[in-house]
Formats: sequence, C-alpha cells, structure tokens
Amino acid sequence: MLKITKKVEYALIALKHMSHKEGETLTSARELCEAYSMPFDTMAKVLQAMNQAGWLTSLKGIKGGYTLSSDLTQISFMQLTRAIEGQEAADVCMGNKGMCELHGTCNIVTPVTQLHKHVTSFLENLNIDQLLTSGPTLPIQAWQYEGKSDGI
Amino acid sequence: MLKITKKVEYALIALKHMSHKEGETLTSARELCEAYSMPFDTMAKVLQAMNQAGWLTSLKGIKGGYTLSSDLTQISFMQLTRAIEGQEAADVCMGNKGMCELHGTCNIVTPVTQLHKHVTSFLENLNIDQLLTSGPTLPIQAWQYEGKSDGI
DNA sequence: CAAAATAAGACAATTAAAGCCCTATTTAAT
DNA sequence: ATTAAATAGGGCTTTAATTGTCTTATTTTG
Repeated sequence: MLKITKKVEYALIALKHMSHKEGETLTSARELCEAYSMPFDTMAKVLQAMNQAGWLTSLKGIKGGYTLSSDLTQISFMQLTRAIEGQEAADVCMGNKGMCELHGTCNIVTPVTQLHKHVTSFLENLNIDQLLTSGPTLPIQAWQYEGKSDGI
Repeated sequence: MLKITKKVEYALIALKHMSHKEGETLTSARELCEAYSMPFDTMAKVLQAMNQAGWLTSLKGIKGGYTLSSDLTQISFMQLTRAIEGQEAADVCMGNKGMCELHGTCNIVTPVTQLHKHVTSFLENLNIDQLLTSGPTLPIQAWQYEGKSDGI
C-alpha cells in the first residue's frame, strides 16, 4: 500500500548501519553493499543523494567514505523519500504523476487528494530515529475535510 | 506515497457515481466510461471485481447493468483495494512482493513492516463513505513497536 | 434474431523502477 | 610518479508491474 522503493530501503539500511558506528568511523558504499548484498552502483547513488541533502559528510579518495552528520530525529520519512526519489515522485499517488488526465470529469479528485495529504503529513512527522528504533509515536490524525464534493 | 492504482480510482469513481443514483436505476460500464472518459474494458473488469466481492448486483443482457447493493460505510478502503488488486498487491510495500530477497541481511525489515502495517490498519478502518463524503474521521493510531531491532 | 449488456481469458503496450556501464576526480600508500 | 580504492555523476538497458486492448462466450430484451 505504501510505496517504499528499493532506493529508500537502501537508504534506511545505510542510515541504520551508520548510526550504529562509533563517531569517526567512515562507511563506504562497498562496505554497505557487501554487508547487505545490495547492488553497488545503486547504493552509491543513494549515498550521494543523502550527501547532497546534507545528512552525510563524504570523504573522497582511497580510505574515503561517508559519516553521518545529522541527528536521525531531524530527518523525516518524507524528507528522506523526497531527497531520494524527488519531490514529484514522493508527493503523488502512484500512476498519477502530476495531474491525472481525467481531471475535469473525475468525481473523486478531492477525496483522494485529501487522503493522500493526510497520510503524507503523518510521514512528514515521522522521523527516521522513531522509525528505526522506537517506532512512530505520533498518531495519524483524524481528517474531516468537509467535502465540497466534486462533480456528480 | 500512497499507491492508489487507476483501477482503484475507477472503482471509487464508479461507487460514487452509483451512490448518487436513485434506488433501482442500473448503471452500465458504458455509461460510466463515457461519463468519465475511462477505457471500457478496464472499467468493466473493475465492476466485475466489485460484483464478485458482493458489493454490486449485476444484471446481464441488454438493459443490464449494475446496482449498488452495499452500504458504502461497510466497505473499507483496504477491502476495496484487495478486491481489485488482490491480497498480495494490497498488503505489501511496492517492490517487495512477498518477501524481499535481502531478508537475512536486511537490518530494517521489522520497522518497515511495522510502518506498513500501521498505515494499512488505518486504511482498514477507513470506509468508502467516509472517504467520499465526510473524509476519514479516525486518526492513524500512534505506534509503539518496542523494537526488537533486527540485526546491526 | 439482433443488439447490447455482463463475464472472462489472453495478450500487447506503456511506464516506472532498478540495475549496470563508463568515465572523471580525489587521495592515501607504495 | 604510479597505483589502488574511494566518491561523483551521466546515460543506457533490463525488468517488472500496470494498464489497456482484443477476442469470445453468454445472457436477455425487443
């Protein structure tokens, strides 16, 4: 139901792995992909994305690698997927990149959009530390969108 | 973020359309696909699935069609997607049909599974009437999974 | 008997995700 | 200096899931 891509999965695996390391130790893409049998190139791209998001510090050259430079409580699940899949992919229901073609005729845009926003805002408030250690502690809020029913 | 397929979208459109009709009126696949510019065959399949789920009554032959035979408050969003996409597709994070290959090595199975179950259970309690008219009134519950962190 | 509907299987097209290849650049060690 | 191993990143291929199409059978009203 929830669209969690492999890349986001790899990101979570990497973050968890790195968060269990002592302060200064570097983690390389190779170390990760060997430890968890993931494809090297894909893992590398994911680490680059997290580096660009500012959550990691990278060191080039032999003996290089990444260190976690952020507190996992400061990264939300939505921020993570946006950093890795891009805004559009993260903010939209599957199959409906941007606006759906039906639009004018569709009688359910509003409710579906609302539902999507509802779940999304829950994930916006769910931080990676919660997710990986204690589990989410925030409820998904009740919604009450007082439709304005569209069409029919 | 939420994986809502076209077929589920079409189902919602159809249910909303039918719920706004007076008691006995039949609705045909053609009527629907013309009204909302959807592909006929796909719409037909969706109606068949809902019929098999027992939510519609079908009448064959010319002058045939479907009537809504259930109360929309009695159908949950998860039931709907299960009826249309199948149990497996509905109950699993994208890309991870059944069990993910990493499994043994993966250090995040538990949290991700829990998150998925959490959102899923919210959708299990969200009924189609709520969704289409008043919006969901139940909160997504807090979760507290007390990890049992897997691996690393 | 014809027309229009449901019923359903099989297949084709489309699209998004995932993986792979290649090249450039950086840096430590020999 | 050269080499080895790391990050950085562009582009392309493969794969898999979804979506849509085609076809045939059956039902039923006029």
